[in-house]
Amino acid sequence: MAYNFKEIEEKWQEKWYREGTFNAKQDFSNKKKWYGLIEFPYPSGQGLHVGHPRSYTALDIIARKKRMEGYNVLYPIGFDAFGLPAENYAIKNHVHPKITTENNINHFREQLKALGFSFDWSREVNTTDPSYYKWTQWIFIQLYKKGLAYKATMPINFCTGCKVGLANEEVVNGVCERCGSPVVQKEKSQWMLKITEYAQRLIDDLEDLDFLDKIKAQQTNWIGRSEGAEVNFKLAANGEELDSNLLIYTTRPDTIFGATYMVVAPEHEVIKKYADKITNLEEVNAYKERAALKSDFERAELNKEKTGVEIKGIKAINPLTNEEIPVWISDYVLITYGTGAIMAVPAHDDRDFEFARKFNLPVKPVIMPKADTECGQLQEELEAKFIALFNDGNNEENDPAYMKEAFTDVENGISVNSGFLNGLPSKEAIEKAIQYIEENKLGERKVNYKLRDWVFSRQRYWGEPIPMVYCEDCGWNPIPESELPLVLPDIEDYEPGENGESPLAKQTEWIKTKCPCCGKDAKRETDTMPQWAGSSWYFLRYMDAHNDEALASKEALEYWSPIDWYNGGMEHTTLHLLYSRFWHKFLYDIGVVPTKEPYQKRTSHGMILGTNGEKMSKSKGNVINPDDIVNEFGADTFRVYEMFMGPFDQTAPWSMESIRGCGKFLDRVWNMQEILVDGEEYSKEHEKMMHKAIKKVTSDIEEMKFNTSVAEFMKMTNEFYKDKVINKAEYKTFLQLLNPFAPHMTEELFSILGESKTINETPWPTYDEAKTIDDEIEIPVQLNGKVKAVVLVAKEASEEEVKAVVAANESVQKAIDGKTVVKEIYVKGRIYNIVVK
RNA sequence: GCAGAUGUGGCGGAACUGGCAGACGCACAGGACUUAAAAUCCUGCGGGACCUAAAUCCCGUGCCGGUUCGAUUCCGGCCAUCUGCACCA
Repeated sequence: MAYNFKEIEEKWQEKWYREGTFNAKQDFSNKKKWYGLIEFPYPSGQGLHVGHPRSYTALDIIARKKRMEGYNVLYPIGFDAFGLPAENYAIKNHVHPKITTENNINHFREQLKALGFSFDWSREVNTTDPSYYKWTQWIFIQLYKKGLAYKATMPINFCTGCKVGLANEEVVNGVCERCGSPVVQKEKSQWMLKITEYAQRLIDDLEDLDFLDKIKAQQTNWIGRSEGAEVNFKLAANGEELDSNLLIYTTRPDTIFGATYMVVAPEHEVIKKYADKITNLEEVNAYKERAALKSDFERAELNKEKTGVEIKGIKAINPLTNEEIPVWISDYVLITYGTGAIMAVPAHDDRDFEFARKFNLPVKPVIMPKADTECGQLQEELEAKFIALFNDGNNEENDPAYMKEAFTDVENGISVNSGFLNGLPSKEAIEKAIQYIEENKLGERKVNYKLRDWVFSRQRYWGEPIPMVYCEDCGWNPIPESELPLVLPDIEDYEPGENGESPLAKQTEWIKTKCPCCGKDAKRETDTMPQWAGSSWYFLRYMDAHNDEALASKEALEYWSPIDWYNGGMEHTTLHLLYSRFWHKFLYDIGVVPTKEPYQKRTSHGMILGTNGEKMSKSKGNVINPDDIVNEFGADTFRVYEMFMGPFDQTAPWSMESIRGCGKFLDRVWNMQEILVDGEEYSKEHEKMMHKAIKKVTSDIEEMKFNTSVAEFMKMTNEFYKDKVINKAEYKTFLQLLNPFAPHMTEELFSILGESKTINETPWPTYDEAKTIDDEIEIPVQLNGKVKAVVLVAKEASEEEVKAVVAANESVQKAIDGKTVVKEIYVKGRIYNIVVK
């Protein structure tokens, strides 16, 4: 018989949320605290996605278990409600984003409650609430005061049709998603945050954190530390030295003798500066314009054919060889990385090599591979041959010295044709080259990061206003903190302003203000903050959600920091996770928070795909609505299924058949009442199974192996049915273990059993290690690695005893009959392998 | 392109630290119950060889090769798929 999930689930949810059963204790008691965090949702119009509950259920299970283990648990929820979709909806339908957002949040809240999550709803936050974003703005002002927020001219995507700035997402194949007009890069003055100042600490401090290795690796790679040197190349025109140098960055200063040309990014200042010296300025400028149409992403695509133009009239001088070499402009060099200029060493860099071949530039090898001594090659011999072959830097394909590809191996290279570097292995040559460069004042050692500063301005309405004022006399200044929050004005026209301005630029009354310094007329900043802003510190607000004196009290911050466990999507690893770590470190530096890192542990969940194995999307028509699932199967089945569907950290396709199976399992759990007998202790025949199960489920939950926990529950259920009996003690333990997964039904059954306490008030079951160990174990017997028999031995049996049992085994005797036993291997308690000939 | 993952039956997946490959579930097939269906319960279920059954044997964890008594697991080289790439969140 199927149980009435609808009635039961509503009953318990009503009780939990009315009584605040799962609200964290306020008293900062001596109880151990545990703070679990999930990424708060963006309340989209489509409602909850089935992907949300995967993460929420996982941490809900852990939170419920932690409560039973005696922790004071904080498991909060809120809404990250600023963002583009609400604004686009407003433009289309003329509904204020505030209204859409409120409606969507109400819908989300109901959906989340219907799933029975043990969230502390008393601490709900909403990033669009002025009492919340007051502190987002406050943090921005502190960043500004410490010189970490600055204005810079950065390119934005600009639609030539709509005349507005676009998000990267709104640019599809180089054209505007809405009108199809070409999108170009347009320069605009924007607020930037100096995350690069924290690059090294963001790498170093990862070490002590319990993040998944792949998350650490992704963050480290994103920050992209590289060591090398900045080197000045002198410039000359018509044989005369120019007054300024071309500064380049290289990670391979040991290859400097092989630099045969230079490349500058299209935006590089040298073009403007020496425009009068450039003899093909028109051609160069035309190239610049073409490059402006491409995004960095398109430019960096290596499979695209390289393009470029030589800047004629200007030459660079290699500081080590004093040779004059040409200067090119090409978009494979990015203005945003390093110095925006490189020395090209085609013989030892794949990109330079490709470029040199295309434009027929000389390739001059200065590194040769280490001799393969195992093959008896002599280094001197190889070197002599190599120098003879490559000395001329020849470029003819029929020349025996013609290189087919760049040699880039830094581990196995030796410098040649490189003056004082000759004979040194690459690593040593790099060091020596840097030394030489520094001693001769040609440049300096330099560490570079791929990480770029954070573009913090958005030309949008639905975001936190940036609390800055511009005065003709005093420049930019923050508004006084006493005036926070700077409330986003109510407007009716959400269309972007002229030339990609924010919609706020049209609010002439709101813009007008007084300069906080001199009191003269001044103008407000009209750009707003990115959505990342509100989500960069929300976890702090949960600790003390209603404080209007500070973002949270010192006491609360001390008690709850750091977050013990943060689960979220892999897609947030490089942006949100890095941004929030950066803000947290800043807040630590100014004494606001007590820990230098916000999250002690970070895990990630896999995505849920549609039944066809593709990403769920409206256009593909494969979206599963959680409401339908809850209505048809109930929240408990939904939760159990999402935990059972596959390994938690991997993507998994949805299956309607499989969820039915989970519903069947819960029915069987419910119907175990029919085979229930009295019993204060586990029965003899089930004792071992109970202890083993407690052990397995306890460790599985900590390791997020929820799928095998559910399998364990199913196995137990099968066992009880097979024996046609379960006693009360066994049922109680079973329900306690299953409670975090299926909280409603297990609570109901617990009360049916006549328990006065609810499960969440009972302690987590414990096990006795001794009772989990089998007295007799099965040992597979292999013949040359293939199983031929299984023997049963006592768990403490010695090798001799096992050997005797194996030798006596009929199948084994048959298998080795007529063969010679070469060797016998016994791994205690695991395997017995006989090697025969 | 760069970065991070993944690859095991018809399907989702399991397998401790290198030790019985396929736990658990779904689907499917057969049976019981039923006037019937649904639900429920029981049994079988990687592929192949032998007429059938039992028994036995062979093959099998993306592909090729290596280390090992023994490899889904370790090493080298490929192939395929997925995710992110800085203004989607």
